[in-house]
Amino acid sequence: MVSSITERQKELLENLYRYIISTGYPPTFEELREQLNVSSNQSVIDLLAKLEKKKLIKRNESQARSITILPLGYEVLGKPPIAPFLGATSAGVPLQAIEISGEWQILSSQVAMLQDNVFLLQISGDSMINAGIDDGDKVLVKSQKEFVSGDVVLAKVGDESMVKRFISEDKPPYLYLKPENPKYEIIYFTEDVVLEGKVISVLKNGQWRMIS
Amino acid sequence: MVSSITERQKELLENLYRYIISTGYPPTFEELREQLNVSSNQSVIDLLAKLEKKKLIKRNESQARSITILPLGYEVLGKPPIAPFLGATSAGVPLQAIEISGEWQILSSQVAMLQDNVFLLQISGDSMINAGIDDGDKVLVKSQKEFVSGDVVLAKVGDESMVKRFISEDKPPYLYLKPENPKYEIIYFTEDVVLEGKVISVLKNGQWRMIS
DNA sequence: AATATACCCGACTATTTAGTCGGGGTCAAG
DNA sequence: CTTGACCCCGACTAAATAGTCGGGTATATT
Repeated sequence: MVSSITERQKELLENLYRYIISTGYPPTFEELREQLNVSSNQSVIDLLAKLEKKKLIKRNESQARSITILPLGYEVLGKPPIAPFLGATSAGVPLQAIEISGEWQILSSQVAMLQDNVFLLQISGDSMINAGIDDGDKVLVKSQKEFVSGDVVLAKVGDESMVKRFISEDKPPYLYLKPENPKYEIIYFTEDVVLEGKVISVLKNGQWRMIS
Repeated sequence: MVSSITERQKELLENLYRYIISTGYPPTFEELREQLNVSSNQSVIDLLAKLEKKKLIKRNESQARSITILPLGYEVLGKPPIAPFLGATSAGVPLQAIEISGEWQILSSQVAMLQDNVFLLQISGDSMINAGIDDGDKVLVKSQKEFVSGDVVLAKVGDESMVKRFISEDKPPYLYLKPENPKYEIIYFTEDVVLEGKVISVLKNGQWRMIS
């Protein structure tokens, strides 16, 4: 049962979410005050108190920038609770303590949206082995519109999706996609080539590595 | 190329990471000072300055709790950059602006570790339909050891992994797993049953919903 | 011997940030 | 027409937090 929430309270919650997602840490009352376009920080405090009473957020008294969004808050927003969620686990007294054991069973899954613009997918093929991205690795892809030469990108060429290195030069052929494996060929830009996003990070053997 | 980092600097970085992951927001200098067991906050400032020079973290001057870990920092830690990463994108001037278009191509992927104890997997079967978890949905599972009655859990029964509701009562049969679909049967606890983790959230139609 | 680097100390100040007080206006429900 | 919920105002105080200053020690390098 999702608790009722007023328009204004939802506005505040959405502003809070946006701030955290875009900066990596929560805002001050003052910053929220500006975004809500009110002139007193007391107004913000009042609204926050209501969200807290409804268990959508949690504050730590007299600590700067310590507002966190609780699971219920993410539910109202319809957003994944991944980022700050781990910190915001609402306390629950365990009735029972049970040992867990064994290895994780690998189940099948498809590409998944993790945040607004971030996707997780699995690499198939060996066209990027020289960049340390191998068949079966998982990569984190961020959907974006601007790219720099050298970015590893997820590209759609016709109907096919692929991961290549994007190169932009000031002489012909100007723009092309370079596989990091000599056995594959360069793909030049035509109207069939669209860049979907940038590969941010690779998961291999349980370790994440950044893509420069 | 991972920049060289001293033991002490790595200690600081690890403390920073732990704090952010467990609270949802960055620590103050004072809190880091305590964790590093030094008596002057200047010591912390010095170390932070070095991490910042090496582009492992980023600070915002004169803002409380505004330290974020940069991609390079996550690489040194070997941790996924999911949570605070989106906020900590290091600036990069775009050489080229290219429109992206089209829908996301669905590629195949397997279960993936997102954080230390958080996994993403896809549900197969209809045993939880009454709990709003359907075949093909993706769920976020947190590996943990303590559960409360009513939790939706990922359980391993013999060789098989399944998602059920965990029930603990003070009268026989005490402990059992209850499918949220009357067409399946209750599973009583034996030594073959181990609980792997708790289902935190479900992804359905691009929207995340919390599991109570 | 001189220089640099990494790490640290303690007292202090400046600024940011949370919190308090005592109100007001509107709107819908009883 | 009173009550309560919701949202808001402005001036203020208290506390948390970042930042500054002027040092020190040890270790390795030139």
